[in-house]
Amino acid sequence: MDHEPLHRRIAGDIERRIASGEWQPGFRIPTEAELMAEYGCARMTVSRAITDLASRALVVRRRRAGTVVAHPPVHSSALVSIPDIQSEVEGRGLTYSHRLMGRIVRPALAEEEMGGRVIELETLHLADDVPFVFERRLIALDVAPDAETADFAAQPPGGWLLANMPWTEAEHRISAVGADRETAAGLGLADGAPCLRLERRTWRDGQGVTQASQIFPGGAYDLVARFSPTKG
Amino acid sequence: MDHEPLHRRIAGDIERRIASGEWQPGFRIPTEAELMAEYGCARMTVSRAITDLASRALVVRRRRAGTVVAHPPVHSSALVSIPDIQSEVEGRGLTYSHRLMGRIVRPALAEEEMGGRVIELETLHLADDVPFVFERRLIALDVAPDAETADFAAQPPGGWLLANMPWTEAEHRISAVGADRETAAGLGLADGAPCLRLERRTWRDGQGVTQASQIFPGGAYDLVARFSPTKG
DNA sequence: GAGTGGTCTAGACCACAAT
DNA sequence: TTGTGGTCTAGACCACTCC
Repeated sequence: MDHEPLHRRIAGDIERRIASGEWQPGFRIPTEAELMAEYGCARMTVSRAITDLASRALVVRRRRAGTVVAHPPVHSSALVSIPDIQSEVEGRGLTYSHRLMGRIVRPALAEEEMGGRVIELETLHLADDVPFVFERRLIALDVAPDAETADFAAQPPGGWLLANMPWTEAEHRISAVGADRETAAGLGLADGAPCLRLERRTWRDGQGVTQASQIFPGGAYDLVARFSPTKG
Repeated sequence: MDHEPLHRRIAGDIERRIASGEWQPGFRIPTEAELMAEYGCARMTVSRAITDLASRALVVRRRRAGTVVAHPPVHSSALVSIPDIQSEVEGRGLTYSHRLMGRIVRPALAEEEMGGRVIELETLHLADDVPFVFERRLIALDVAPDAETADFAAQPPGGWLLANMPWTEAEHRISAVGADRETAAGLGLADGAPCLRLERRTWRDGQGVTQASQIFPGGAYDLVARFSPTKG
């Protein structure tokens, strides 16, 4: 039953000793030559295992000095799953629908950094006809001129952009806000009810494509991050 | 000036064609044999380049079917910086302090999955003496018996755990809540004010070590995620 | 100078999946 | 069946950096 590649076994062995605390941060792990001898394999195989660990920042390699166990990150980071609303709703076995609540075309403000003209859209996303997310979105018409004639009542802006304007960079901000009047009305909440706000900006080759602010009722949604150093 | 390794150059060339849109999602990129010929190098060099792209989920490799450009992350994920409070405060040039507001030792509830006994701590974190975060935390005494005698008035529980109980797995949940009475009092907010709640659970070798619920005033904090597929 | 990792070669055999 | 990636070998030379 030994189908595990040798380089994974080597990486796993080292990882386990780090996770168990046997090899503390700063500890110098065996050299590649020593590991070759220990496992009876070629140097590339050892090197591949250590390259994998280094790419996950578990170890730091330095010529001449050898490879040492990395110090744990002060600001630890974690992989957070940022949901695509439609997939999320359908993944829960519910029916997705949406309503376009507002649409205007206007000059972009300088601080928006979206070029000359933008289209501003307000969309309500529903799960089984229950309001779920209220979204305000800007799309830069300089970058995505087709957005001006796209039918966002038929296809939600997020889906349209995914199909027509793949991004190369994105930034997400997550914060808590009280629902403003319009949002509260759309989502059927009391004014000021706690909501999770997910702001997303994307760029394509350095040019701003879109900015979206998505508001979830606080009780309705969780963002989950799971991080395991042993699994990358 | 050409000190760039060949495998990076190959990976970079492919990456650029993906980022530019020249190679769309689903496009089958040249086989390893074709890339060997194109770059006049050994197969391992090509393979290393593609392995790197695959590890960043830019492409998907399948035997026989070849390597294709990955579909954009529908459930895109992003590296979110999960703050260590003390570092965060000090990083802003402010003075960090904390107050232990509550401490009890009690049997764990079954649904807490924390073994037999836990210590429950309430800590207020301050920046320049202004309340910043209210934290409720459980620590499993089966796993971390020393926590029962540790002086959490001197060292905040997060720092103590970092030094004494490195974790191997962690899960974060982010949600929005209205401040309850105790939290509102601690943070100097109105009852029900929108707050960002960061819940963190960690495990060590499969055993629950700690659970923390950290409440930030909604206006005081943002979690920022920046993601660039071209930079990993 | 010498020890360490960084890269690369020119093969080889195997595993898997599409046909 | 066969084309593709997955892994591995046994070397080689180079680059960096600590001594």
